[in-house]
Amino acid sequence: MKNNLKIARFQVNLTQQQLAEEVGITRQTISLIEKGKYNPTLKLCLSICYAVNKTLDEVFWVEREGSENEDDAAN
Amino acid sequence: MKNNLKIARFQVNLTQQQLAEEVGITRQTISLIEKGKYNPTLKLCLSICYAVNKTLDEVFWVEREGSENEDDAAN
DNA sequence: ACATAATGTAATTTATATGTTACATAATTC
DNA sequence: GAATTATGTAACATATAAATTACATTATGT
Repeated sequence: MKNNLKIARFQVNLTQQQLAEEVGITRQTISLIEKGKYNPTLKLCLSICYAVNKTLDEVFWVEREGSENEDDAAN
Repeated sequence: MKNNLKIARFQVNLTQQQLAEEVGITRQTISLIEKGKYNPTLKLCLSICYAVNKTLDEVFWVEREGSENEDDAAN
């Protein structure tokens, strides 16, 4: 469950604590999401996106893993 | 919790049942998500996106409600 | 070295997403 | 108008997101 939250958070210059307060959740939840340790709800993802001024795709999109052919790395 | 899942599902010509099977969840969950009755997890959103061949933004993005000034509609 | 701030993480609890079973309605199709 | 298919929903059970509390580690600053 990789994501770009940490980078996005740095770009708006917020600590985990500050972001958590803006979003209305705890710092621990932010930490766990950044570490990819779990699986936030859509509503939370959206709240986070608003706080870091990015879209869902920018922060949380990941290509499907199981499938083989992507268009960036290998070829 | 509005979204475009129903439209996206029609575009790939799947029933709720078929989509649910592809994603590995129940038809009821698809139904509830389409009706905006709740708040799926990110992993489920991604699985759905893969199944309907769209991105998170295309299916699940909604502008923040509470705030007024965006940069598309008003001015 | 000692504060302090920022972060990682674990245990326990609570809220809620999701599964299961079941029944209802609307639209097809016979 | 009786099957069948697609969908909406409700009650209850289970899995897990998220809160809470707590403690550890890693900067950063003095």
